[in-house]
Amino acid sequence: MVMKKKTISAARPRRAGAATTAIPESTDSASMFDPVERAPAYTKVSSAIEHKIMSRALRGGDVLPAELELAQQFRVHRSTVREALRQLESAGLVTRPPGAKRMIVSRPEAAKVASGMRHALVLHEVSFVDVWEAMMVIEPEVAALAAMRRTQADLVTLTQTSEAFRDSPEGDPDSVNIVALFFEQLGAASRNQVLVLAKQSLAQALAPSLARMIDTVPQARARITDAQKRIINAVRDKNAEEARKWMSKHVRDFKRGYEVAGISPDTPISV
Amino acid sequence: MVMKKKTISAARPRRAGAATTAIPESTDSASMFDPVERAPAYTKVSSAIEHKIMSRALRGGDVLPAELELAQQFRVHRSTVREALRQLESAGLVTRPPGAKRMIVSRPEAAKVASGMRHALVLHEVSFVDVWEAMMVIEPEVAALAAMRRTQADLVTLTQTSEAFRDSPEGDPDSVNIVALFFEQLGAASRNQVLVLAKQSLAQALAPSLARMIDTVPQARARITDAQKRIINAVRDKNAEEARKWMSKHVRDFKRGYEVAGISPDTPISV
DNA sequence: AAAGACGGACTGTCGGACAATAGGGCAATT
DNA sequence: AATTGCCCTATTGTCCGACAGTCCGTCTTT
Repeated sequence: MVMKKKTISAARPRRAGAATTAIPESTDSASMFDPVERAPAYTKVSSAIEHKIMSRALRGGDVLPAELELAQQFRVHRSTVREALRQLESAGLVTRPPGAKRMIVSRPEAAKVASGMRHALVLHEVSFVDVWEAMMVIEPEVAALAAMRRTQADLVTLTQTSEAFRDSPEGDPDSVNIVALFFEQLGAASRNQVLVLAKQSLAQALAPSLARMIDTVPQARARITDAQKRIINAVRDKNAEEARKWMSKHVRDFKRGYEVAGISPDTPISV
Repeated sequence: MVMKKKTISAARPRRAGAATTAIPESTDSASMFDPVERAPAYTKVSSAIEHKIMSRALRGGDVLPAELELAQQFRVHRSTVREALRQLESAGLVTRPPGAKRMIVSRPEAAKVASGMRHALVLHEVSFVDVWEAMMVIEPEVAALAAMRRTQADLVTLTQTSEAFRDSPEGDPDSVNIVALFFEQLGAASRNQVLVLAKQSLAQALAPSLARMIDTVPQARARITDAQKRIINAVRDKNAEEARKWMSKHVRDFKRGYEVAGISPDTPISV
């Protein structure tokens, strides 16, 4: 009754490895052989599926075959498929709509990507100035683009958001989110997905410390409201140069705020 | 002999769900209840570990406990832990050094994050102009920063890379990588992690089509070599303004190249 | 001391099992 | 007709248990 495994597993393709004990990095002695390619099955499965998705053979919205069927197709155990699916899931390539059974193919949303970037920034102990510097590079240009391409609808949502911020109560922990939303909407108005993605990461990374800053510096709220208003006006007038200028001031103001709040520019951004 | 599971599983904490049949998205009728929190165990496990990592309770380089031990601590089965680990693995938060047993905590590397972003860009069918536009925003500023902060060592590597490109044979499929490397090194010289991360994504996304462009447009190689040389000179002289200007020209040239190669600016970037 | 042999600790993968749920269909009820 | 109850199947979430492959440190052997 115990032999079931022995025989089968001997015939089954196991690992490809032949393991050079300890894998010395040295390639100094004439390298005759390439390092043997060794990847766990779950990785192979996940990259096979990933490929299908990236090459658009599987398109967003398609439902993935059931785990068992995948397992049969790949000739691996269901657990192995599941591990592969978990990878794809955390990469945002597949998703399960809440309360649904099957996985569907999905495109990684901006928020997803941004959170990956935020992880990286936090763990690399990137300092506040670095993020700020990146904002100084990106935001003014985004504002300029937004000024050129905005629609009437953009203008409306921007205005609403700005007013929501102005009217948000003093210690409201949601204020930061509104500020972030303003930036996000401005990004949307720029009609450039790429910049939106990049911006969002920065906003996410900055949010926690920004919250502290706003709560610490009394005049912060007023200054932000004012800057937003001027930016909106520039965007309304399709005045790119003006939008760029005010956004530049606005971002520069953030740094001033940090200084006033006594937060060192070298503070690593945190969770 | 079959009851072993029944009893145990009844005592074990199962899903928390109570499933509102079909989950209507409507929140229009006065929402009295919050949606019941329903997350699979593997998710809870992975976010528990993720938290420990993000809060730096587990720091980069630490070895994670063995799967079995984790399973015992979380009181779940090893398979469940494994699924959680796969998520963290593809997020780049944990890694297994080739040929090592235990997982170690790691910081997501730039390449990792960039590839996530590339997925997103490709799947959102972002067009070439969008990426190009983002480059137009970022690269010149990076060049300027690099000019201000470069060290002697940066200068050396940049020069080497540029020469490597100049000397790379006509149809060498590696040429693009060298171009990308030049950008990457310039990013490194800017001493800003954040921008490096953003740049790398763009470079990755652009690489495939750039390769085609270089191979199609005869004068491309010469123009790139020339631009690189001028940028290096500006960086050498710590002349930020000049570096910005030439990088701007350089990137603009890419677009011209695409036009000459007959690639439409609206082509979605691809794998 | 170098070269093996040995055993324990882990991972990769598998087979198998069972509970819970989604989704559909069908009948009973209102 | 709309609602509700009930059953059935496909599929996921989780677990148990097992074993081969591999890493690594220790103990022999030469």
